[in-house]
Amino acid sequence: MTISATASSQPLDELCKTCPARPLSICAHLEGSSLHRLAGIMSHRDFSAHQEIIHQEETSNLVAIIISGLVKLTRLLPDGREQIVAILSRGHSVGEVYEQLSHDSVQCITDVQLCCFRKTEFEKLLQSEPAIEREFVSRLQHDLNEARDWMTVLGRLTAREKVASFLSYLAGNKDFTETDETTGQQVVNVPLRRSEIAGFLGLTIETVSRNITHLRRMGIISMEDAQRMRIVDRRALAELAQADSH
Amino acid sequence: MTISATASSQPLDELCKTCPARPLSICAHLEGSSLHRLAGIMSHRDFSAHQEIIHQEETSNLVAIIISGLVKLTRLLPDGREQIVAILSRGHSVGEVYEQLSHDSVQCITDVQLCCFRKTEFEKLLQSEPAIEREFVSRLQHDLNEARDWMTVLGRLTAREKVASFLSYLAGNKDFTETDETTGQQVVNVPLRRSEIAGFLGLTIETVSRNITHLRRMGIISMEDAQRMRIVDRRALAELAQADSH
DNA sequence: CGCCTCCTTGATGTCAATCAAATCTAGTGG
DNA sequence: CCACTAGATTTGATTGACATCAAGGAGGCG
Repeated sequence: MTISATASSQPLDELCKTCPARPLSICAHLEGSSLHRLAGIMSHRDFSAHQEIIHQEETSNLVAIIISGLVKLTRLLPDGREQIVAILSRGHSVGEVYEQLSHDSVQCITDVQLCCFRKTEFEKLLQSEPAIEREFVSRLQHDLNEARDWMTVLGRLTAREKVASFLSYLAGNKDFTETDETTGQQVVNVPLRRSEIAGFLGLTIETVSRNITHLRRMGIISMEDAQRMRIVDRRALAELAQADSH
Repeated sequence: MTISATASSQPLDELCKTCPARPLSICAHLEGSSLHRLAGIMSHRDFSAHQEIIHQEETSNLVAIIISGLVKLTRLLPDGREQIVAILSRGHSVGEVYEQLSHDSVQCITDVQLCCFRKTEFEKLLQSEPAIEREFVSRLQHDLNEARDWMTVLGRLTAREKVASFLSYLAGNKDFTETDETTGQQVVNVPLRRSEIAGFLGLTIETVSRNITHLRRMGIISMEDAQRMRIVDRRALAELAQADSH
């Protein structure tokens, strides 16, 4: 693990009580002595965009919750091909419990702030705090379902449908969207590069770009700039995305 | 949930103690009163090949452990396209805890015997038996990693590499392999149809068939019959599969 | 201004899907 | 036992979607 980060050692329950990620995290419903205990073993750390938090196949003692920013999990094949297997945002946790080696590398897409735990202490916490433990299982289950959703996208959708699915997915997360008051349309702020979108969708940069253009020409989206896309026809987008659940 | 199954109500600890799936299951290290409690709330059920256990998007009260046989989890898109997102064998569990609706349909590939629990009882069990709970989290983590492995296969490998990966995966599970004593070669017993292999690898039947033929012509495998493949060149297969971990 | 990185667009090639048909297999009934 | 059938697998011909190769534009920064 290679880290150059700022450690702010202010072990105050206040940090937790005002934490912007708390309502979305496993600690959401924690109170009193349990919260105090949690606050006692966590520490905040800052990372900058494109920094690597954990390297694939290396041992890691870190479990963390994302307070702010975006993180990607990538798998590198022996010959250099790469697949992004998850994109994690505020409230999600990072690091594999009960595992020594990391199966993927964990990298920052944007600047990131983490709430960090030592893996062994986090595991002890799970054992002794049923509320956290239950929440953690529930989230693992959710992540597993999401991974399988993306398996379906990767295995069965066309390039255009993949891109539509990805936009639809971002549009469903309030961290990425603003609503235009005059038109009621959503504007999605895409914090990923084209190469990262391609890496996630199992495509090339060019194919992603071309299909964004297609969606634009079809009148489904319009672009404020390369990173900001206005969703003009939400229904058509959802249909292309083969989305039932979002 | 549509079930026509045999319920054998013999709530003896003996059933657990002699269970062929136990060494591979979350109950492996359970003893005494804990095992007795488990035995008290489980019941065995038999299903036949191609029977559906749980239907996608329907509510299910079932959590179960596979005692014998093979089960597939599939996701059906609104327009009928289908992706198999997991293949589960002896010792694996089926059914989503802390979720009402099933995200996928659960179907039998072969005849299957299950050790069944009512979801609510299973959840109570998790809460009160730390050993099971920990084992369950560990397995969820593992399944999540496996799903992400397959995301990488689906997103980045060619058809030939996908087929090689799949064979390599089966070869790594003793439930599917016999070893030819005279040559030391593994013979993989593929219990899936071509359509199921295709459904798992994001390919068509024809492409799967063609690439099995390719592997045969390359001298990497040879076929006893359509379901039984002899691995002639293990190293070449692993290389094609881009396998690091198996 | 010039360089660099990212994104877009165009031309061409390749791999896998599709369409179509033959072969193989297991099961059924005469 | 063999003819017949239905389903599964293999093989062939063609099409089409995405990758690859290549060039051009747009924004940011020294």
